[in-house]
Amino acid sequence: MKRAEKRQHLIAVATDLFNRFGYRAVGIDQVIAESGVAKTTLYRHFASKEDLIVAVLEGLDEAFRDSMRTYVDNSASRPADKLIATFDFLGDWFRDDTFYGCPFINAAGEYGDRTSPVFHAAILHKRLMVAYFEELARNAELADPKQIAEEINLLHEGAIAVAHITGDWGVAEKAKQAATKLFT
Amino acid sequence: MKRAEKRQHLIAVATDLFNRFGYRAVGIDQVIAESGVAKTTLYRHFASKEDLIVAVLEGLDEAFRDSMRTYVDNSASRPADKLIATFDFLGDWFRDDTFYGCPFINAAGEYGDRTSPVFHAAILHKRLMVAYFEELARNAELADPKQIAEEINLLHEGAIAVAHITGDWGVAEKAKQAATKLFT
DNA sequence: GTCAAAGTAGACAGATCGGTATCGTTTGTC
DNA sequence: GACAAACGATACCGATCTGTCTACTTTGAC
Repeated sequence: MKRAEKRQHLIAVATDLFNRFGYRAVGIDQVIAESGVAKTTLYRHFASKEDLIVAVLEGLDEAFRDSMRTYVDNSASRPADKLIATFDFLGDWFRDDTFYGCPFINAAGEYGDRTSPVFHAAILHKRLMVAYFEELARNAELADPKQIAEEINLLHEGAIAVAHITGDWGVAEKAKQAATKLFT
Repeated sequence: MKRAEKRQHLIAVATDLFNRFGYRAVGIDQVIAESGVAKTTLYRHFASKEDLIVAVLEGLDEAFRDSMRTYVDNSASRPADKLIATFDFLGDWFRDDTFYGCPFINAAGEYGDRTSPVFHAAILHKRLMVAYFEELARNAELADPKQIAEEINLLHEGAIAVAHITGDWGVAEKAKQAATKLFT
């Protein structure tokens, strides 16, 4: 395994553990035990645990937005439909057994200091999500794309929270219905 | 201070610390230092840290629902307006400097095991919130009060998450507008 | 005023935390 | 094939964690 692969492997293992059990609940020792890597190696790749968490969040942000984009592009062609298709992506995510709520919300809850790099990674992700919704609304040539993006985002965040707590994955479809009522 | 007051004091101090810094991040030693109580005393009132957390969440649940109820009753008389007034309550909450996101979402994020008493307290709170919304919708004699309650709840949860991450307290008003578009 | 219940103070246990140091071994690159 | 960089294994550091124990003092109810 090359250096870059080892780094990616560490991030993958840490991502799984952090999501399942929480960021503070999982220790560095657990991460290295699960990934079969020496502690020295981990600290050669990441300066600190916080650094590792930020890398995990950055990786999640990229992966999440990428896969949502390809999902949406493959399941709808008309711009207005793409906006609605984002809720189907949510439904798939909820039903995936790696869903333990939004990793960014959870991270922000644990590292409540708004100046922390962890919190900042969460802020950035959410901002990019709204920007994506706005891009879709703009392509659909809807009036006031900014407002629509924010309302879509509200329903997304609500659906994620409700799905996490109640375990009712069908909330994605309910949010989708609410969205259609708002924009069509 | 009588025994019951001491217990309430401990819960109040723990509530503040847990919300500000996170549940795992705050140690028992911090709670007793801040509350000026001996460790023995804390453990006479609560069997474990988890027990204390559950007591904190139960207290928050009751306080939150009570104050929302009185706020709503005082700021609107027509049943349909009460449903909308819940978003004004959210706005007040966001602007309060004790707002660090939803304590129940945060707790569920840290204690991800769905069988944990902590997670269960979060589930219960969210269920009671939806029940309250449904009661309001029923009083307003709206069609399908259950669905309306769920949609209101989606917007609430979304607004809480967005407010927490972005710090944009105005999201309460945006959620309110979206709600009026949905039901009027 | 008595007396049990509840409080204080703090040492202590055993585990775990994030992070560093040492040192011998493996690996990718030129 | 040489050589530096990376890795593995592990001991170790000081701090902190939840929770217990002992011994003494305060307090509230009758």
